[in-house]
Amino acid sequence: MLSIEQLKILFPDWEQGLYESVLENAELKEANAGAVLLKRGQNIKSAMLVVEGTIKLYQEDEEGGEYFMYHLNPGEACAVTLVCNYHHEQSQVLAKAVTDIKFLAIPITFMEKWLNTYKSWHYFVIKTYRSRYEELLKTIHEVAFKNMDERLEYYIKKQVDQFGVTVKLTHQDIANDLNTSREVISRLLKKMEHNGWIKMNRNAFDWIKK
Amino acid sequence: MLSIEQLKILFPDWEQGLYESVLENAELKEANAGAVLLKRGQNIKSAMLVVEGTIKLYQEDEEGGEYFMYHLNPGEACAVTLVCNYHHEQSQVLAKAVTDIKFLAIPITFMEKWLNTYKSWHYFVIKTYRSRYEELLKTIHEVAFKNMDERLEYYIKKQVDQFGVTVKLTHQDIANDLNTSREVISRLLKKMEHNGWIKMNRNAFDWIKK
DNA sequence: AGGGTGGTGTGATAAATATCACAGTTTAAA
DNA sequence: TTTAAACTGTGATATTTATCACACCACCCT
Repeated sequence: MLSIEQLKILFPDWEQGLYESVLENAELKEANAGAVLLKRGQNIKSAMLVVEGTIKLYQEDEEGGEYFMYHLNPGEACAVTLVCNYHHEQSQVLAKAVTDIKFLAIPITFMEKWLNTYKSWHYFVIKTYRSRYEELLKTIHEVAFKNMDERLEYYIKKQVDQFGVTVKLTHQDIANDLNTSREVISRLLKKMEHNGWIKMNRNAFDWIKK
Repeated sequence: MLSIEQLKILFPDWEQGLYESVLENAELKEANAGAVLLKRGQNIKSAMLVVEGTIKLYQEDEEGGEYFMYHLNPGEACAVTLVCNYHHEQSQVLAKAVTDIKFLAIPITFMEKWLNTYKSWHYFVIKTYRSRYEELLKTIHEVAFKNMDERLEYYIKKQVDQFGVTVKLTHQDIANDLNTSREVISRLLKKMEHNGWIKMNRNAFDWIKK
């Protein structure tokens, strides 16, 4: 398990009692890069707080399509799993580990309790929803208004923000995340290379622009 | 101003003190159908709680495009205006009155105060974010995975849920809300009519399917 | 070294959507 | 009643994206 000191670094604004309650009731879990942590329609039995590594959140189609929405990093929580009412606890999203990860799994029975007990938990939940809400707005902005070339650029920038200028993804990976086909991505990347925005390698490329 | 009794009907789960604080500090405002209540980039100076009528929330493009996301009805609040931290209070959305409306405008200075004072306000904020978050997920699902014909059907169903089977919108209205062109909507509606899903009139049509 | 696999490049074509042009039709206003 | 404005229908065409087909190349495996 984690120490209180580690928790305090990850979640600096919590109350003392909340740290203790987390240590007491949460389970520290691990998963390997690539693992699916949550699927569309799956029942949510615990909240997920990221401790180590990065998670990618997707909107998932009935027919297997995926659309990447945002990353979750240490100190952040998966908004959908922070259910406050036990009724409709079906996941609307797909969550995948990008790297090897560690996360705290907190049984949802504590959600209601903590909302009543810890102000800092309340704030944490609100902050989480608010920031994820904003990410979703950005995603809608992209997908509702932009063509694939601009969406690809936006996607790469998010990737670069997370992992640096060397993007270690195949064209197929990117195509899956943007719900399009590899050929489209290949051609657009080629165009970016011609424009001097990227330098391509096998299985990866470097973002140069700006 | 409203009476406490009216407030209790609209927001049944609040604490007594919250009702009083709202009556004391909120301003009851009105707007006509079609009025723009909030624009992209606009500074948010007050939270909006719907009292009467219906508001439509849009994602707005820099170049004037719009994409309809969801309706707000009496008893509901605009999530984006429930800012808890005063820093980045720029609106990401466009809000329009669909009907004549009344709403409570609450200066954002009270947000922080009420979060500290009223548990029911805390719950209200979380509930608001949660339900809007889910609406956004549905919107992403439509726009990322569906073709225009399915998106149009989904759009009409939302309209029908709000205002009944007679849809009083021009093709241009719908095209604006779905960020496409009137011709596309006209042709798709024609197809729906052939399929017996709708019965078309001028400036309106009836939803028949199912 | 040879062969398989996965990643990439690219033409050809199809499908979905956007855009332009214009005609017809209903409604509202003069 | 005439006229203008708004709404609708529809062809033609352009653009964007999806799909199919296949060639090539780098790397790993034995």
